[in-house]
Amino acid sequence: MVLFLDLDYFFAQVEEVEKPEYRDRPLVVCVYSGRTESSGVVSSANYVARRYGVKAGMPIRLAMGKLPSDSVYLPVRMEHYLKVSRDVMDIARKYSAKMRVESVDEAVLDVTEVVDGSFDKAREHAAKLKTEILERKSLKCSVGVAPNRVLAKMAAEAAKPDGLKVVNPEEVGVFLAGQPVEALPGVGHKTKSLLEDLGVRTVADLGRLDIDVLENVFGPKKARYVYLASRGLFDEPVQERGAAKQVSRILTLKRNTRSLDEVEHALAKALTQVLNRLSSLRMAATRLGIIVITSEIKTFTKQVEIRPGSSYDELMRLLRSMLQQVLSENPSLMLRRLGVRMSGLLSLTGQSTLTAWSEHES
DNA sequence: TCAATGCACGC
DNA sequence: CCCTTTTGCATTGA
Repeated sequence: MVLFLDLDYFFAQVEEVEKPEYRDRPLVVCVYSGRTESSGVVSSANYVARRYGVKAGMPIRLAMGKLPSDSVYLPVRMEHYLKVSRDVMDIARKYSAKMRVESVDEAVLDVTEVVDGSFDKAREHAAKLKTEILERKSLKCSVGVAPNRVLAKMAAEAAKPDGLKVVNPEEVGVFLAGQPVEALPGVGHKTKSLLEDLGVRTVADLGRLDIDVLENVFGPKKARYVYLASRGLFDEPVQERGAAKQVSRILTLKRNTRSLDEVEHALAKALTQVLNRLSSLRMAATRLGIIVITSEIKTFTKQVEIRPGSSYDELMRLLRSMLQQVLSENPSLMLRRLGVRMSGLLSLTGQSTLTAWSEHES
């Protein structure tokens, strides 16, 4: 049995809690790209802003067009939200030792043993968790309880905002049947559209499809997933998140360009940030990659094998070379955003010196 | 086995 | 379309 915890409109709610005077006004937390005064996207919006049709992922300028003039626009304070998130996760951890932090605002807990397999006890357990988060951090959240992770996430979604929904085994069929396919975790825009081509709009429609049909369209893994999930049967144990496998940073350029000189600074900045992150994780990388996003929002990537511990100058040299390649292979592309990724990460364990360290794959 | 791409997902 | 950012997983093609 799984309990899924989802903090409501998290970033915007954190801002509301700290600035109560904003609480009844439309509030949006924005990722400013720095291109122009108001370019960027909405990261999180409170429910007042949502009533005007504003939601996460929307360009800030579009949101500004929809919202009244007394609305509040705040820049993301990621480090701060991470701190608040850690506090909440520490509370949640007391409700089951089997827990996985899914993201900054989500966690999954296997509560089977804690509640003795009883869905009634699980409801009380979840209610206590909600109360404790509200009392200690003044934050509202939504919680779903169900026989597996997929159903629990959907239950939490259905409970929003500030809700608690238990879907016990007898209710699974009814709970799933009426939902649109995109309510299934893992079904986004593309998958929804492909399913529509198959005449599938609801989870119930999906539940009538043969797995062979799904395999032809989606490949074996995803086919198996949607096949089982649509029947409420996709189940996997709740496992703690492992060590990071990659670290990346992407920056938006002031203006589109093809000039290496003009983007050198951005590349250096992204690399420095990635290296700092790696260092704080006490990890090293065996691959270095560049991420190019064009004026047409198309993405190109390149990567090369590196010696872990390569110098900054060496890494910059490789990045320039990869960028040069992308540009020459695509003579007409204009750079809009530029990023650096390091992967094939190794945990640096023990006391390392410049010349000798011990490491193992993570 | 690796490089590149695509999809999803969070806010 | 006015368009951020980060990570993980899967697929595909060499």
